[in-house]
Amino acid sequence: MKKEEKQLLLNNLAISIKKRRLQLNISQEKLAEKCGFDRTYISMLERAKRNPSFINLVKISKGLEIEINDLLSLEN
Amino acid sequence: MKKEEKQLLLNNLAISIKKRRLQLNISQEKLAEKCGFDRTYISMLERAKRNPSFINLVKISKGLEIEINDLLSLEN
DNA sequence: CTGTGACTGTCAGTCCGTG
DNA sequence: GCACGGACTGACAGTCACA
Repeated sequence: MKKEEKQLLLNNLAISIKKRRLQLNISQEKLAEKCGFDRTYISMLERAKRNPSFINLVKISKGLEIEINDLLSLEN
Repeated sequence: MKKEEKQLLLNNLAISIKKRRLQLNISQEKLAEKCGFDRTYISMLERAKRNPSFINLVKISKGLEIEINDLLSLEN
């Protein structure tokens, strides 16, 4: 698996997270608060700068009030 | 989010991975080879000893020839 | 064929700040 | 409200020898 491929996956995830957050009409800070994360971490995720763990993916999806599989299959 | 909750999530993931691997009727070693992982890493995942990253989750699902959201929503 | 513990380097995730 | 940076600690990746 190539580096660009990984980055592409992170990009898609980033877009999905951002898209869903905007649907909820909340700020990164607010989402961070809901998830129990630092605001800068959310920022990094939405810029595809981080590769979150499975557990954190679950936390994010909870904060976004969406099932994790729905989050991952969100059309971009 | 409590520690037991996280462990529960990892347990479910572990079971799903193992179940799917057995469906394919391949060994941990064989799966490891398909994913590009060490066989002991697969072993750890199936024993819920590791909290894999998003990228590694994708790799696993590819090795298991299943969509990641299908893997996560596999009935245990 | 798989379980297990231990290990090292890298990265995740936080906390401080800036424009 | 967000992007972005540096510095820090803990967690994960990836491997090994052994059972």
